[in-house]
Amino acid sequence: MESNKPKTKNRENSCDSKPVFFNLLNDEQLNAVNANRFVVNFKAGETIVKQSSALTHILYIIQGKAKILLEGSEGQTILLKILKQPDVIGGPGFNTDYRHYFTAVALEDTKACFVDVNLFKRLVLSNQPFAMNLIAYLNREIINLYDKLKCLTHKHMNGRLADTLIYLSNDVYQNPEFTTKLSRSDIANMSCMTNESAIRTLKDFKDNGIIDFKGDYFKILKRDVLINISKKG
Amino acid sequence: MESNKPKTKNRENSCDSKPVFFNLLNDEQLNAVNANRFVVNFKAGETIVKQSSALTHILYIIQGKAKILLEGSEGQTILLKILKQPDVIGGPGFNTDYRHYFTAVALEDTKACFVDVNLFKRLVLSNQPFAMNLIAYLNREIINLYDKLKCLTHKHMNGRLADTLIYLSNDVYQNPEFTTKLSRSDIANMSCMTNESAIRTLKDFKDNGIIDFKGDYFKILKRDVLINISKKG
DNA sequence: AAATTAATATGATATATATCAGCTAATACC
DNA sequence: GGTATTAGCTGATATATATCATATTAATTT
Repeated sequence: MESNKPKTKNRENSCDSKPVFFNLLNDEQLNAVNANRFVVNFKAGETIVKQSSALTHILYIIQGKAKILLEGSEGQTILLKILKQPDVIGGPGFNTDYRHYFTAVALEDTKACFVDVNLFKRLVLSNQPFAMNLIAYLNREIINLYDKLKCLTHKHMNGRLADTLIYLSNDVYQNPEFTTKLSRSDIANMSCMTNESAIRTLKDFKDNGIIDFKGDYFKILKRDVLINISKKG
Repeated sequence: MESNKPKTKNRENSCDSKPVFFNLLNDEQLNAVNANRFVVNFKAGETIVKQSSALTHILYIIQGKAKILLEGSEGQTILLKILKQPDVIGGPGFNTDYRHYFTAVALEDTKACFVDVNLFKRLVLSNQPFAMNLIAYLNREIINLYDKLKCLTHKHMNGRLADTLIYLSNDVYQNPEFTTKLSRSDIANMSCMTNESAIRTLKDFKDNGIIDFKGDYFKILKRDVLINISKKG
């Protein structure tokens, strides 16, 4: 596998959830992975894995970014998170019914490495630290979902959009200013509100000098105010 | 450990998430658990574990029921689920920061068996099926949380309350009629709405002949209608 | 049994947010 | 290069749900 430096994650109330599985393999196991793995290039907008389809491989992102979408039965979608190197696209189908429980779409041109899920399972069974690391990773996922549940049920639009902006700036782009391929409607889906509401709330933040944006360029001007809005709901 | 028959779970879009860890132990491991474990009796309303406190034991419910609550910073609570034998009260603090990420409160008089978390960790490390089972369990938890997220963000009050009633009848009491120690405000917290809204929506269902209730007694009259309300949102 | 408290219920009102409609700017296509 | 199409934006309106106030009933306590 490619290099795999764990990154620090500053998001409020959530601990670092980067998976470092592949760091824990011994030479033999690493060779098995390298013999088995293959790399696929996705263009921006292409679907990497589709919800409900069979989970046959665990993916490791080498380059680019992927949107993780929860699709509802009526066409609604929640944009759960954005993954990038060294994140793993696996999902809760592993070791259950081996189906994908989310759709992953390339946000930009993205390179991902496919590892057969049966090999991955063998690694879990044969390598205790690998298994323990996976358990820790799943638990951190659960913690993040608890936070997301609280956020969505207890916070109003301002708070939810503030959370999204903080997440993008802190975790995804790691910069107070960033140019993104996310559309307004992606930002709305991340914050669980309509398109129009997201646009209106963004404009409101801009009018109040909290952020600036033009097209796909965004800049966090008053991070502390944004954090405060997030806290107040 | 006590007997541990897996139960079938009929809930929409969610697979059986009963943990069957302790079935997978060999004699030696079972002896270690039995030598280490101790049983505590909780009266209805007593706190079993408190959010943010140290996770020192994994609990196995022998008798009774426990409400699992996510507490927000501003006093808001989400009632996530209700656990009963043979459910395990562990939580995502295991193998991460060893803190509790929810509060568990005895809904009725409840008996739980405490297993030291270090012993539990040793079991995970020394017993592959046990570890794989834990991973499957965590993934099912994640699947349930995905469903919960979709439910809360895409469904209106009718749909959310219908989900709660179906859950209580199918999973918790396994009977179309039941007497519960859950208050109206518990039901509201399960459905993520205010007290008043829960009461109003319950009355609405009653007026339409979908359910009947009086005090703490509930009866599902038209399960199919309820399921339809849940689907429509 | 009376008195206090808490839980449940109901109505009136406020508010957050979605929906609908129209409009502008940017991008894709012929 | 001009037209078509999509994404972004704005305003008016509708609706779901929370909030507040106030009964009513049930559960405790005295």
